[in-house]
Amino acid sequence: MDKKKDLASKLRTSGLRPTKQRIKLAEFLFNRDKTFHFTVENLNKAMNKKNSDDKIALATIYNTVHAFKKAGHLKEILIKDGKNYFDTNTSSHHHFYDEVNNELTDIENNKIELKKFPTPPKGKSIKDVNVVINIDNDNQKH
Amino acid sequence: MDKKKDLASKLRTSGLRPTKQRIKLAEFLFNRDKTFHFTVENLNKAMNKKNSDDKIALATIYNTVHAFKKAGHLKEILIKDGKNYFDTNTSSHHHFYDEVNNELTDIENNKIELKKFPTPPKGKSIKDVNVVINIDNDNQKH
DNA sequence: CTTCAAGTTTAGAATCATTATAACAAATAT
DNA sequence: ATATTTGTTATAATGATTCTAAACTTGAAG
Repeated sequence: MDKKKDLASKLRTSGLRPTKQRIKLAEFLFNRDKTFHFTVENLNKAMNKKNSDDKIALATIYNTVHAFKKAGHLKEILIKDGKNYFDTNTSSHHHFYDEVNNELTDIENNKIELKKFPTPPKGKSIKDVNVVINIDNDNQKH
Repeated sequence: MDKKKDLASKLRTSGLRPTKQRIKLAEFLFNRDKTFHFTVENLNKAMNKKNSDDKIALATIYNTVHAFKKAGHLKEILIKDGKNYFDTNTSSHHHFYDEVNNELTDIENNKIELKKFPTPPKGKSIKDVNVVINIDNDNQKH
């Protein structure tokens, strides 16, 4: 199977030993068509379903997610409610956040353009711009 | 002192009984020139310094901050690192986030304008747009 | 192939932030 | 005033994340 080899070298190039756990997680996260949003809790549930053998320890999931993030394979997204989402789409982009269903959707970078732009404080430069558009069901009272 | 009376009625109009604790917190938070950004931890430290009498229980600080938020006197801001900031500026506005010093700065709403705008998914409408500009020291390597 | 050092995984303990509990106190309405 | 409601408090409980130290893998070197 080539996919596994590819993942192994992807890991190796990032300075991560391709262990069973990392490969399993990488397969789950990166062998997809669409980008994928998840929380550690989600991921843990998905990987450790009832009767699956070779469960992965929660600590390992945390470690691995952080390692993947550090290596640039995942992006961290901070939304309301202190929920920590990760996104397999690491390119610069923005998000809809559906507060009703707690769901994130990507917005491609070119769908949003800033017309005006503030100057950053002295000695500082812009690293990254993050837009979150909070959405609600229609006919919702606020 | 008029200020205290004002605060008391501000609280009352929000459906909040003006208790000692709420008034003390409101004084600290709202009797300021500039807008103020804080975390619950910050606020707790500030209110419960070493030898001050009448300390306020941590639970009360949480309760009060949430009550103030519900009443529209505080805005919650979610930034990197799972840090929960609150902002005494409740008008719609955006933020610089200085990752080096963990500091938030307001950006007035009119300093940022979106040129392009994605259409929200069917059945959904935009509630709120949130821009966070992450800043870094100049000459930082990424 | 074995061996070994360095890097990983693991279960469980520890920590941190936040929320729940339930007894007590203060604030309003009658 | 007194009763009823609401708020405060210390402490316990929860939930998410990180730490720890022991056991296990991996890749490199003989």
